[in-house]
Parts: sequence; C-alpha cells; structure tokens
Amino acid sequence: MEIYRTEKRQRYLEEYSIGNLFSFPIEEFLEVHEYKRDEWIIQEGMRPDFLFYVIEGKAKIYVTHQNGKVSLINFIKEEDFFGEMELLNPIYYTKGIQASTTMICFAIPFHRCRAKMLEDAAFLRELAKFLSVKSTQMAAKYTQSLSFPLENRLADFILQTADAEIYKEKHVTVCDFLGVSYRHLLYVLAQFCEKGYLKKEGRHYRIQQLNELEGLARVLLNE
Amino acid sequence: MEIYRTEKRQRYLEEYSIGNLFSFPIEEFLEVHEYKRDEWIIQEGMRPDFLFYVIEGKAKIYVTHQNGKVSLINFIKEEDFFGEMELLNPIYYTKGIQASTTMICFAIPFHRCRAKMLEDAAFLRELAKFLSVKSTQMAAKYTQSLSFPLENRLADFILQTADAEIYKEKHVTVCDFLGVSYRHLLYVLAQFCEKGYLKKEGRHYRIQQLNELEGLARVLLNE
DNA sequence: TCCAAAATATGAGATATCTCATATTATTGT
DNA sequence: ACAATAATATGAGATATCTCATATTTTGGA
Repeated sequence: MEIYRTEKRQRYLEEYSIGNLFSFPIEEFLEVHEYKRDEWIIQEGMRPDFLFYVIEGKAKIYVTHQNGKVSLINFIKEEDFFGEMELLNPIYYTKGIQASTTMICFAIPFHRCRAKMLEDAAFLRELAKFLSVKSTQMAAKYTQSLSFPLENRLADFILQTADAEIYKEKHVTVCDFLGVSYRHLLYVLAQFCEKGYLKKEGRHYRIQQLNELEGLARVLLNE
Repeated sequence: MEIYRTEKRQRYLEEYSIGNLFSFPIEEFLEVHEYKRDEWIIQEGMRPDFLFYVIEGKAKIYVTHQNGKVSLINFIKEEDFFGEMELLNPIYYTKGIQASTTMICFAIPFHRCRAKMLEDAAFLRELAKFLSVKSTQMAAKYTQSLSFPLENRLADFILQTADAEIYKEKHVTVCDFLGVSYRHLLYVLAQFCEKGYLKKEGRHYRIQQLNELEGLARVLLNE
C-alpha cells in the first residue's frame, strides 16, 4: 500500500473531485491510497479506519464461512464506496476487501470526518442511494440464485465480463462468485462449447452464438 | 385498506411517535393506513405514492420471475421502512408488498415530503443505517443459500419463527422464502422428524431437540 | 352448507450440483 | 532456471434438489 503525498496527491484531488458529494470541504481530509493487485485492503473481521471511495481499479468482497467455504459477495468498481457499513454501524462483521487490479482510492479518515459526514445531508443522500442500489442488486442476485440453474447465471456473467467476444475470467473466481463447485462450472462451460455457444481457444473462450447466451441471460431479467 | 382519521389517527400519532427520526415536524404530513391480512399494499411493478413506516404487523416482499417462479425476498416487520427505494431512485422495478397480518403503517406522501426528506440529515442517517443493515442481511442470505444445503437454512428458519417450541409456518410460504421446492421441504422436515429433532403434531411441529437444530443453524453464523 | 381453491402429503424418476481423486499445465518467487 | 504453488482439466460416484403425478385434507366464500 502506498499513500500519495504532495503533488501526486494534489493531482488526483483535482482530476477526480468528489467535492460535489459533500456539502462541506472534504478535500483537506482526503488521503489518496494505492493498493497493488491481490493486496488486502481490509482484512476480514477487522474494522477499517477509513471510508473509501474508488477512483480507479476493481476489488472483490469476500466472506469466509464456518465450513471453510469462501464466497465472493460482489465486485467493487470505480465510484463505489466501501467501509460505509463500519461508518454507520458500531457493530458489524467486516468483510474482506481485496484489490483485483491496481487500485486507487480516496480514503476518508473516520476519526476526523465521521461526525461531519453523519451530519451532511448531501453525502447521506448519496450514500443512501448507493446502499439502496446495492441492496436491490443483492436481493436480485439472491432470488436469481435460488430460481435459476447455473446455466442462466453463467450466461449472464459471461456477457457482463466478456471483452470483445472473448471470455477469460479465472474459473476459481467465478466459482466463488456464482457459488458453485469448480467441477460443475467446467461441466456447464463444456456444455456451452458442445452446443456451439462458446468455442475454446487455448485458455480463453470465444463467444460464437451471442443470441443463445442472451436468451439464457434474459430470463434472469426483471428487477 | 382503511385510512384512519381524526381521533383514531391522533391516537397513533401520539402512541408511536416517529418525530425523532426527522428534524422537521413530520406529524402533520403523516397518514395512518390499515391493511388487512393478504392485502397487497404495493403491487409489483407499480410505483407507490408514499414512504411507509411499519407500526404494527408484518408483510412480505415478493418478486415474480420470468419463468413464473415467485420469490419471497424478505419479511417486513415493525419499525421497518418500505417504499424507500422509490423515494431514492427515479427508476426502480417495484417489488410487491403483501400484508401477512393486519398491518398499520405511517404513510408519508412523496408529493408533499420528498424534498424535505431528501434534505434532512437526521432522516437520511436513519435511512442509510436501515439500508446498510438490509443490504448486509441480503448479502448474508445470498452467500448462505449458495454455501449450505436446506438442512442448515431450514433449521435456522425454524428457530427464528418457532413460538414456544411450536413451529407452524405455512410450507408454501417457506418454499418461496428459502427458494426450494415444496417436495424437498417436506423431505427435509421428514428427516428432522426421523432424527427426532422435531415431532409432528397434527399440522404443527414441536421442537424436541433444540440443541441439534441450533447446531445446524450455527454453521450459518458469521456476519 | 357446500363447493372450489388452497394447503398438505407422498411416490417415482430426472437432473443439477457436489465431493474426491488424480493429471497436466501455468505462474511466481528465489 | 527450478521448485513450489496455483490454475486447469477430467472421471466416477454420491447427494441435494426438482418435476410431475396424484390423493387427501383444510379453508374461505357464495
């Protein structure tokens, strides 16, 4: 982890202003943190000292269950907050946050800003909006996972993450995210290839029949 | 649906004050609504005109999927808000809300109060807290549903809903809530009886081995 | 009071998904 | 450059869960 100082910090403050999210001057309190790929930004079970706002990069939210299974709850991306649970709730079991690319965040120290933030309607409105979307998404994911087999959820995931017809997510990550075993994921990917929806090219997959995948993903839609 | 007027309204305003959730005088705007058991308070896909706050009773949040499957997303109980998604988000697919007991709510009309509420730090702080808990709970339910078989989640549900050692939820409701088929729910209940955890008494079940059920439920714990 | 609808119950067979074992192939740190 | 670790791959057998069919019982409303 690296904390940007002086000019470098200043550059980020100017380029990615979040002043509009607050009705008090926030800049002076902002730290700019950089995390490397795979670095743990927040350890599971530990309380962070900052509210974070993502400027660049992606991260993953993990939780470990008693039986040792790990769930990838969600991805965090540009313009998301994290650490907001700990800002609002004195008691909270903190999830682990791991950078999946190099990540640059604004870090707002609780000890200097908690009171101000909790009094600021502009900020709280943004935060409530963010939380309402988050909660809606989780509810959607929850009901989808109960109502549809992997086939549908995987099709959706492939479409969301594919880049120019190439799908190349790590199987291990996808298993944690979609909550299925490695074995089963490979079965369903193999089915997609058999049916001609995908074509395996080395360690990647090329989308061959977009329509079919869209059809499978579409039934999830609604909310 | 019945709207309480004059004295009856006044009685509820006095007995269940929510003035402390706002920093502006809210009382004058509050309507007091009563809904009968099984009545739909909000129709799926329709936008409500009020933010609701539950005084008495319980309700269920439903969503219908394209394949016709219905999911019971969650229960709403005393002191919960609903309609807050529509307050915050101009675009939102509204879930259906159905009273499961007689329900009495404060209804805060959007057209008179939206602006005030969205400027009120005290209210927004409460709302953000409420949403953060909701989102955390959904995340927990999501990962649990992916990581544990029905056995564990049902044990937890039985313990949470049993009243004086008697479990008597409707199977149909439980299926929608836990996202399993009717058939499978009955299988697992039958197993619990075979193992002696439960004893069937007419249409109810009596808890016989609390410890065993707690053991099954405990592995969900964490967050 | 009676009928239709809802809820409960159970069997049989299918399938979605898991666990475990075992190889092979990348990737990473020293 | 090499060894250790992580990721990919595949088979075989188990189990969690679903679908469909069918019967009985309970319940709400005309």
